[in-house]
Amino acid sequence: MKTDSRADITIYDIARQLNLSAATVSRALKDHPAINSKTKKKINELATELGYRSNNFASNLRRGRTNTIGVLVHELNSGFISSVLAGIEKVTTEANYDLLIAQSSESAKKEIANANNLFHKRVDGLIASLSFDTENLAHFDPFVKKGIPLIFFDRVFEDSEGAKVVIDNFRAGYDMTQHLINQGCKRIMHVTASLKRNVYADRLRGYKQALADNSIKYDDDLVVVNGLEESDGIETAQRVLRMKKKPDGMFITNDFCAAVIMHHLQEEGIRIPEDIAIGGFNNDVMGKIISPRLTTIDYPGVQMGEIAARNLISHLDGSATLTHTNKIIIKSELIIRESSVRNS
Amino acid sequence: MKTDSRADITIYDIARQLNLSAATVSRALKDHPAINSKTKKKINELATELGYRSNNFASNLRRGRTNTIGVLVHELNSGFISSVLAGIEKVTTEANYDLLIAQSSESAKKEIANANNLFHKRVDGLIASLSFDTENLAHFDPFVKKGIPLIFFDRVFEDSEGAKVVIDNFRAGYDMTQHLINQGCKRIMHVTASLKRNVYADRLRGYKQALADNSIKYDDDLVVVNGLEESDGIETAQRVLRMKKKPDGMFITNDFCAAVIMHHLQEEGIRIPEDIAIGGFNNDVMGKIISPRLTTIDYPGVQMGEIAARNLISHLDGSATLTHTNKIIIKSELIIRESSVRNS
DNA sequence: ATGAAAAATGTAACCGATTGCATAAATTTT
DNA sequence: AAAATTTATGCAATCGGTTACATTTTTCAT
Repeated sequence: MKTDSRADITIYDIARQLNLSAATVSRALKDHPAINSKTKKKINELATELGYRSNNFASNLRRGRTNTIGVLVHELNSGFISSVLAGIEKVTTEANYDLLIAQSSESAKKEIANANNLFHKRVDGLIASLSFDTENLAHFDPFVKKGIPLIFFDRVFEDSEGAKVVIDNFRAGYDMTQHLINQGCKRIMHVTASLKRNVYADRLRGYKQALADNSIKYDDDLVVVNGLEESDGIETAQRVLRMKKKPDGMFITNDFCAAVIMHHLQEEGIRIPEDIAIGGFNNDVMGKIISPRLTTIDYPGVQMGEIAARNLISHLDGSATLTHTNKIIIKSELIIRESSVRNS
Repeated sequence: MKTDSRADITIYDIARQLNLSAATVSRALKDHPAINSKTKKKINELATELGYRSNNFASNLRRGRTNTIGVLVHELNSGFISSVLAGIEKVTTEANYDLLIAQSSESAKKEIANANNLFHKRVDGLIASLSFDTENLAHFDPFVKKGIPLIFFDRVFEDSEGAKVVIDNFRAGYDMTQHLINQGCKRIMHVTASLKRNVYADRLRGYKQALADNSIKYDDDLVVVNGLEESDGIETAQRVLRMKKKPDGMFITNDFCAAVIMHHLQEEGIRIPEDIAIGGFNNDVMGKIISPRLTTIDYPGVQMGEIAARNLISHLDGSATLTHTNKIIIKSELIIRESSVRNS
């Protein structure tokens, strides 16, 4: 197969044609101040004419940096993660960094493999959100040891190295629960996921606190810790249907799962919000196209991504230092829609 | 900031400690047959002990390959694209390729920028799906000229270089339309996006053909070419509400948009499917949690990704040749749910 | 034991950009 | 006009693996 692909142009080719040294060409292409502007112009023109493209490998090899940032997320297919990525991308592109994106699909095993891979790829920094079942951060040790900056967002470990960008999950959980209580709910079910993750643990704490503040007794049977996939939602809905004394409110920490549950309950004749008022989490687009529309917590993904990326880059540039425990809390907001409002 | 990061271990360090040459170490680490297995063992053990990590840049520089495949998609946040990516990832990971993922957000401009970027990153091959408003494939010329294999999936140009992996959109459009006709629909509205894209143009052709085969006169006013975002759906719904003679069926080429439209029509008292039967496209998870559940076309994303990746890799390995126009058609399937079924 | 074949290891030249240091050319100062 | 600066360019080593080719060591048949 002769794909007669013309060999690549290198700075040596340019140097030869202009009777200059490769060093001069290299400097000219990076706009080094020591190079005469006329020379620069000639070089740049010839470079574009010949279709020169810089060889990153040579450059990275020499400089010992990659200008690449690794992003390790638990799932790509989620509106929240997508918006975080958009925020990260915006900032990193401006600063001329590349992204290497990996997803763990909520599996610690894949997360570890991805972390190793990104480490071997020598990313200059890492932005990560933990999977459901990640037990510890040992797989990030190589980064720490090598002084590669680390930023966690959303799903973080409280006492980890690196900076963290989060929302106040306790507060959000509290607010949602209080809102349901305000609607007259007395038996609020809380459906959530792995309490290993701060996001779920904190929301549960908020839920408990709100109950306590309203003198409602906490009932263990009303807390369901499960996955948040479709099948999990169906399971939970069936469980509710089987309950002798049903809840009158449900706080589900994920919009999609909330929608699944709501749909199944409705199919069995339960009225939302009259019989059961429902609140979700994340402000997924889908929340607006189901009936009734879903009350939820809005979660500023783009902003989170931007902040995480900006933080990391300013650290890479040396213009800032990540202090040992550096935590940034972003505002989240309760969005009230029909799924929870009882106009009594 | 003294992050006292121990310098990286290289094959030279290993060679020195074992009194061998770097060449032997290099070969041992890649399991080259000429190296004595005891030597290999010693080398590998010391390598892990020292925490050796191979420097890809040196390797890529020397070999002139990156072992990286570029993926250029129109949108990350879609169930379909996510599943395609999952399929691609599965195959490429097995074959030890890395992925560089870029999204165009349905903008030709970003698509061009991303294509250039991936070219500069020297991906060994490219898998792409076009944005809404891409007019031509000039930005892929550099790849073609350099003999870098190219595979398009889903959104393709009929007469482009490289292989294509698609579904039979004409057939899918035909089937959906025929199904609606079978339900008694006589005035079927077709809501779709940029006809520059094969996927939409072909579905429209299928729609027209089905009408013709059932002696239903084609009416230009019943075809809406618009975006498929939430706002577009709302717009279309309002347009329907204003129509004097409303359609009795709607074929919308995107599940999310279909859900938005359906929701808005329902809010205005229109009964689905009794007044208007609705069919979507893509088999998004959301189709199952709205009421009524959405009839749709299932679109085998994972499989598409796997096939595209497998094709590309077998070409990169030299074990296959991408013929000039190589098209692979994957089966799609009509999934009938309540949004379109009139049990009359 | 001897030479031939096979197996294992080594030598050294790459790949292409970067950069500290040296040198040359142009400009200014005295 | 010579010396001192300033400005522009070149030299050559370096980053760390890879690989064609050469050399050494081992194995085996005669």
